[in-house]
Amino acid sequence: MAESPRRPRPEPRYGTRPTMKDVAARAGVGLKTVSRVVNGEPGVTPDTERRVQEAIEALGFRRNDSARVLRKGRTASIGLVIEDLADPFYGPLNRAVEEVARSHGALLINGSSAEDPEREQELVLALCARRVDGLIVVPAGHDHRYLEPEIKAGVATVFVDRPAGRIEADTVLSDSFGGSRDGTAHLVAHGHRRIGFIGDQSTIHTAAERLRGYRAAMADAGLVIEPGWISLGTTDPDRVREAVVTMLDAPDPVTAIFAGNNRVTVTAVRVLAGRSRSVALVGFDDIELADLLDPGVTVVAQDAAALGRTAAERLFHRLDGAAEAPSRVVLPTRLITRGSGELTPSD
Amino acid sequence: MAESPRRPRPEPRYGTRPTMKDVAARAGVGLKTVSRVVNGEPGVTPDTERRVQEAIEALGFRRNDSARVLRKGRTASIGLVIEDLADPFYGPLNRAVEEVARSHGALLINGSSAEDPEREQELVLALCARRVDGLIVVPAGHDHRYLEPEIKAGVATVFVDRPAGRIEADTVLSDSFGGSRDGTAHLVAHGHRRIGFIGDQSTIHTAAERLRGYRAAMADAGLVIEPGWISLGTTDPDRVREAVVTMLDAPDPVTAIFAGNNRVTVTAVRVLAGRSRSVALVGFDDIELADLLDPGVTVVAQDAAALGRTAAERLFHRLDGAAEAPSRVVLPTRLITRGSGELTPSD
DNA sequence: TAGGCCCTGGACAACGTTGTCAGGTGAATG
DNA sequence: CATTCACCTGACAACGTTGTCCAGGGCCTA
Repeated sequence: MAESPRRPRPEPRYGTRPTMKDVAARAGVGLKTVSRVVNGEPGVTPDTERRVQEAIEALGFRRNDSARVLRKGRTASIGLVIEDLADPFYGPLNRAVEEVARSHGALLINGSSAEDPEREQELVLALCARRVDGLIVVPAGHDHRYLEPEIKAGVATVFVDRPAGRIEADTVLSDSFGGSRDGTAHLVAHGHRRIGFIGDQSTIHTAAERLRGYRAAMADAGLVIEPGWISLGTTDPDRVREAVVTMLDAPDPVTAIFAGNNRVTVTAVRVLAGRSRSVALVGFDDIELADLLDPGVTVVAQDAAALGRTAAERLFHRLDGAAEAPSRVVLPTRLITRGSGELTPSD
Repeated sequence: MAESPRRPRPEPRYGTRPTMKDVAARAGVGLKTVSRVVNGEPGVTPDTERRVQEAIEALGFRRNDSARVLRKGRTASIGLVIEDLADPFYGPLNRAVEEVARSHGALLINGSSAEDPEREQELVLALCARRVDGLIVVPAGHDHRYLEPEIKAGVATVFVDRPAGRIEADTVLSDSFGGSRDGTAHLVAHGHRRIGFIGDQSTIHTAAERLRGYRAAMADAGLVIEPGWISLGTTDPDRVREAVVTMLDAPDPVTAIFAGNNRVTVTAVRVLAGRSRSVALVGFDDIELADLLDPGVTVVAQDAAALGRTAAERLFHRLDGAAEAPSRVVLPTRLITRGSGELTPSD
């Protein structure tokens, strides 16, 4: 074990980990033999293996995967960038991605973009610098050309929940347009003619699609959307509350509201609960306990776990070498009727 | 730029990334100069810097952090192991940890233990092999001696939500005992004498603590707990449903139920909603929309985000070199009264 | 004009691992 | 007894980066 003369390595210091070299020295074998034992490669006598195992045990050795990654090129990790880790909608998606990753022996690195395109890019590029094998992104921005060199370099990328901007890539979406159209049509079917739409910021693809679905359903029913019936903006409770109140206090108020996502629905339910006049409501995204409210909240449910699972499977399919053209999968939504959408107009 | 004669590097192949060497060659400068530019180190003429930047741009170079990590020793990443990424309780915790990590320039790698000690260990050790700088763990197991070599080697570790087993380590908890005692006392204060407790598996520390709190409150009130009033087990809805039904259909049924966590509360609410006789309920953990149910669900709320934030701050404090003895922080809980705990016994 | 200093740039080793390849030992065979 | 062969084992280079150290050139001063 000749050491560099300039920097002799004395006792293993606190905070310094033993390496294969240390294990090899202690076991009295070569470096490569340790590597073989650690990786379960064949060609090691049981006796040698035992000696190595003992040395590993005694030193508390654990392979340094950073070095391994450097050597092998693959990191066995994937990155997931979503909007907000704390949003209950993304929990199941996150978990589903993790399960698929786990079944492929990969770890999951994740972060929140907080709906900020710059933060999204920063995060994505940091993940690329870590050389994640693949990326699953819920995009916040609308221009993903910054990813082109990465994708060309071999970073598999799948967009989920919303499509990529100005770039071709695998995408997995829910049918926002169809779901929203069906949800709105449901209100129409129950006699509503004056229906409001409260959604997320119009720059967000799903928000725009849901608005489009609402418009389509209204048009199908031959209804003209009056000014003041559409409100888009952040899902901040104050903003949404004001939007609801404004619609209901108008001289000629709406009799039903379509809520563009789970955050909006929650606030809308809260505002409506404080009002005497009953207003019909259908929300996009299912929410917990929706069935126990009075009336139960009718929703257009999407399957967040299926979104995550499908995206992750697509990703690993790519990592296994699939070289087909980018695909776009659209998962269906499901209307769950619970009462709030079945109220008939009272005026 | 003498290349190894055996492996000449032709055109950069698809799937192969340019390195600093490539950038240096293209810019006509030395390797270290590229490194200096990439890391914003001083000592580079503006003109040289410009040439290097152009080469970086042209080649689509991105620093390989794996190599950097290997050289520097620190990975600027931390690991978070929780029970279930999809559980709404852990969403805010996860997000809070992420925010703190982000403010320290670190990435977050995370995974679910699924309440399986073996899976927890597997995950934790995989993170150690990645050489995460630190770990935040919601433990599933009760023996963490396997972490000793890692901690000795310098992996900062903080346990959150539940304490570590057979090992000294920083810990951040909610006051499960106190919260549960207060919640139960609240039911007693409203006239209840026959109070059931439905909780998670008794091997889980928080579950045991909450049970202890319930027992303490009952004892304080001079009440004897009768057989059948305590039910512990998984939070599987079927299991919980049966537990509730059994308690309520007993010859001498309970008049109030204390639910040990959010999963239990949700199921309990659902069962109670289908019954005519009113039963009081207090749940541990706040749940969304609890205020809108009829009656509103009284809960003992813990601050999941504060748990995560406190743990992460503790972790980075350690990483900054703090060498104090392991600390234990217990965060208070808060009783939020909404009606369901204020029902008085009907019999 | 000579001496010395500062500033820029580059050669080189090292981080810990794995792939390649060659050497060495023992048993089986002619 | 010599030879072949299979099987272990280890030396060495390479992965891409950063820290150390030295060389050379320009500029200021005496």
